[in-house]
Amino acid sequence: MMNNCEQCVVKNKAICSALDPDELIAINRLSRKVSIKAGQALIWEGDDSLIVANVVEGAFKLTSSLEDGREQIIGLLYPSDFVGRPFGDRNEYTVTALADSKVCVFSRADFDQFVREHPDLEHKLLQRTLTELDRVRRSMLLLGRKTASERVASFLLEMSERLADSSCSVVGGQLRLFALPFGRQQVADILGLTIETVSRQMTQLKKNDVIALPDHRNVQILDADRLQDIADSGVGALH
Amino acid sequence: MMNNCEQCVVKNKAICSALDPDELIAINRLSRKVSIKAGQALIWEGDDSLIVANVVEGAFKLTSSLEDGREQIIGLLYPSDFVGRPFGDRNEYTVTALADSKVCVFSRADFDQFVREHPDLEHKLLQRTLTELDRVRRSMLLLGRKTASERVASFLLEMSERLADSSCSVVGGQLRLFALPFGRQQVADILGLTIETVSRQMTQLKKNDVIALPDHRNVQILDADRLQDIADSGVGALH
DNA sequence: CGACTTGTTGAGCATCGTCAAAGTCAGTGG
DNA sequence: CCACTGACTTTGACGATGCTCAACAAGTCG
Repeated sequence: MMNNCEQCVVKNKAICSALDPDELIAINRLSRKVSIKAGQALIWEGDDSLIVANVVEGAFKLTSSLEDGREQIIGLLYPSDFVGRPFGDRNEYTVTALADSKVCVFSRADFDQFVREHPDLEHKLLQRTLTELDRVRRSMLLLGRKTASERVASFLLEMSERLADSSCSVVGGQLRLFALPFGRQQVADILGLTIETVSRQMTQLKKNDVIALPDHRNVQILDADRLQDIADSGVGALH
Repeated sequence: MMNNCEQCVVKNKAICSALDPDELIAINRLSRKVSIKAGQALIWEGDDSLIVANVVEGAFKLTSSLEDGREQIIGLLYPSDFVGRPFGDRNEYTVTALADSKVCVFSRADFDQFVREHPDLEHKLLQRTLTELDRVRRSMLLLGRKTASERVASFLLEMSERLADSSCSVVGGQLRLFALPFGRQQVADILGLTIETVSRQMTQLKKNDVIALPDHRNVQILDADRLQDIADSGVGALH
């Protein structure tokens, strides 16, 4: 199925924004729009890298697993994000849809060649990769050195910031009330904890009036400063 | 001090290998060779990104810390590796020399501009960044989900592979006997453990004849298969 | 030979994971 | 409208893993 970049909802945010109209027509010919159902995998850990894509709609998780089923979420992808491993022959992790999603798929060979011919596109890709590397490295500190309460507090702050970008009712770049786009199990897989530990930390934060939990999915930040203190070094300890 | 790329020991491995002689002369004008003593920092977490560099000699660690002193090693840099944050205004982590080192430094502004004018160089930089992203993501699984013995076993295998690249006496891409380039504290900071736990896991592996420890710095792998099993899922449990 | 740095070992304890049970909620069909 | 179902979450009891603190061993350098 042929794609139409002109009408694409992510044309201004995805790496394609580096291209002019002529180039868009050219890359258009290389792309296919594909729908993925929630829970379905787009790429499997260990497979050859045959495709890359842009996320158009929905959300994906990047995961890596151990043989006995332990799973770590290694990254999250939202509309306009880039998926896959260009310029390499192996996918190092699994990509799974968290919701019904649409992606704009390219064969990796086609894409690699097209990128090499369009330096502005390659530059966008480099910028994204550098930013992602910074983000991933920050989470290494969280996974390697933070306690459970520090992890949960950090996570809530990061979510409130990330969701603020795509919203309006913000206070200082943070949302005070927001809906988590994940269940507890996925939060646990992001933070390297168990579902029970995540749950206990959330109720702990609630008991201390740092947050409120209107229901399982929604979070309201009551004391952002305190939450920040807890995220950084666990000061302002809980009872 | 002016540099001379022609004589540079890493000219074939660093990103500069993308450049032809004319271009080398041009980038040469932008660079300074700087010596760094062991323990000295080249870049501080949180500082503005004013410089980038190539490692010419020695080794560096990338770290991120919490206020109370907990530290996580987020990456390691060896000769020919690239240091710093191009196309961004903030350094997200500290870079410290592990040994007396030499780097080839550029002002970030100069470097950014030069890269944009030389797509082959930008391509090399992208490839490096993508490879580093894969490596960092693999370590997220280790930090988030692996037990202490799995972490130590994974680490020993990775070191034996990495050191095999720069050596000769290899068996199937792995070194059987090698010298760790770090002390126990740094191993702990890489693995997100304490020094005591690392020490205990090493003696445990020794008692089970999986490895031998001629002295504190040297490691000999006696049973690579068993070590691999332990690294992956802790099967072949120890006593 | 001390003083110092680095690594090892041990005892006790806190944190977080495991296992099990009960509670909440949305959806379905009578 | 309500009872039933199944998925998800919370809570509790318990235990293991890994951390803290402390002592000791082994080098290393003056």
